[in-house]
Amino acid sequence: MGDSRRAVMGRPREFDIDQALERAMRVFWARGYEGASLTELTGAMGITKTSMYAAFGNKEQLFRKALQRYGAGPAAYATLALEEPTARAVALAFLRGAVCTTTPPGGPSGCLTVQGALASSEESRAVHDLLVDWRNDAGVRLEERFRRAVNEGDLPRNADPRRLARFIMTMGFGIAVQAANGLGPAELDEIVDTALIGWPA
Amino acid sequence: MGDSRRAVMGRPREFDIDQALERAMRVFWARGYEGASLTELTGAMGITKTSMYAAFGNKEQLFRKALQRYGAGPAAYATLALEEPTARAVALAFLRGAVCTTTPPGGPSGCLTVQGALASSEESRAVHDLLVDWRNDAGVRLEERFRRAVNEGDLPRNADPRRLARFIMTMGFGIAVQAANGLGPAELDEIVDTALIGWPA
DNA sequence: ACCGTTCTGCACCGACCGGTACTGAACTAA
DNA sequence: TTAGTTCAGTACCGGTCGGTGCAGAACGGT
Repeated sequence: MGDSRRAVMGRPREFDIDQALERAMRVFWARGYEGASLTELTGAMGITKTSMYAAFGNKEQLFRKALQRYGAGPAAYATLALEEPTARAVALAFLRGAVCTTTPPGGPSGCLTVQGALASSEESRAVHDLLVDWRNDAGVRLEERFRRAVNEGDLPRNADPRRLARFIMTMGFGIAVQAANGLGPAELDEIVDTALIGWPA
Repeated sequence: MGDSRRAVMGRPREFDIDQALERAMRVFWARGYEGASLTELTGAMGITKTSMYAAFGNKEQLFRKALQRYGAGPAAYATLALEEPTARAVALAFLRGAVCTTTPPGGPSGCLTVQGALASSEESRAVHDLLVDWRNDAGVRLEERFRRAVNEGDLPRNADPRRLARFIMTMGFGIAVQAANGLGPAELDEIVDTALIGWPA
């Protein structure tokens, strides 16, 4: 599990599993979970359906792996931002990271966790719920960081960490939609600046 | 076209076309364009596929009609808000309206135009683009309203109407995602208040 | 009565969906 | 060499997708 070293026996895999997962992630990113067909996925991965099923299990598990990769890669800003010294710096780093990730020069616009399955048919409810949890978790971690900021005196005593976290998350989601709408990084950064004007001293 | 009076000849339609469209709209709202199958749509509408095709043309045209109805009904707040006397009142009415519409007591959470087709497969690009235009139009109208507010002295001379409009739209989109995430109207209203703290005097 | 028109319901279309059985090929261990 | 194991490619599965052909029912006009 997660061992990049190949098992010793049997015919060796002829494709790079990391690269295949990266490409699958980009297809899910652009198309969403249901919009990404196995044909398009395996086509982008450069492998056959059989190989995909042998390596990843099924479409849903492939998506889960792709989501993991997304969290560790393009969406790592959400975790890294928490390490900024002040609450304001955290908020700014979070939103600037969102802008950066949702407007990659050569990749799909928007956020995988938002486009993935905002609305979905009944069969893929599992994936829908997975993404709801993913997004809510990010909010909770932000809230905890802001609570720490209040305790440290970095935020005013009367500031509401949960409220602030939800506000920043809302802006992050909105940025993802605006990026999908075609706005570029410069315009989105302006929006971020506007949003933080009223940030508590 | 749009005549609610029935044509005089031929067998009369046995269902209420307005009610059928309303129900189709709710299915699209909950499932998105691609996630809503004809089976579920016609099931909710209480008619057969044949009747749907005779009355609306095809799935895409049904969606277009449903989107029209959405704009005139649940999303009318976006237009009504423009009539508020001050820019701040416009922004507040817009966001409160978004909260209200995305958290209806008996209906689907979120915003039809956001969940409809944020990400989509290639075949439904037309619908995707339609929704992008719809969302951008809303932003442009808001921008024009704020520009008027600057001219009227309601907003400071140095305020940037486009930037403010984009900020409000971003909040609106974010609210839609948060509603789909399970947040209720009370929590979303708090977020709106937080967002408007820094609103230019 | 009869015709033209419009709506309904059923059965059906080809295409594509996610997923798999099966045949070999490519490898290690003995 | 042989057996055991794992991967690749083809061809296929049942099911569902959006969409239709067709027969008949329900109407107005004549």
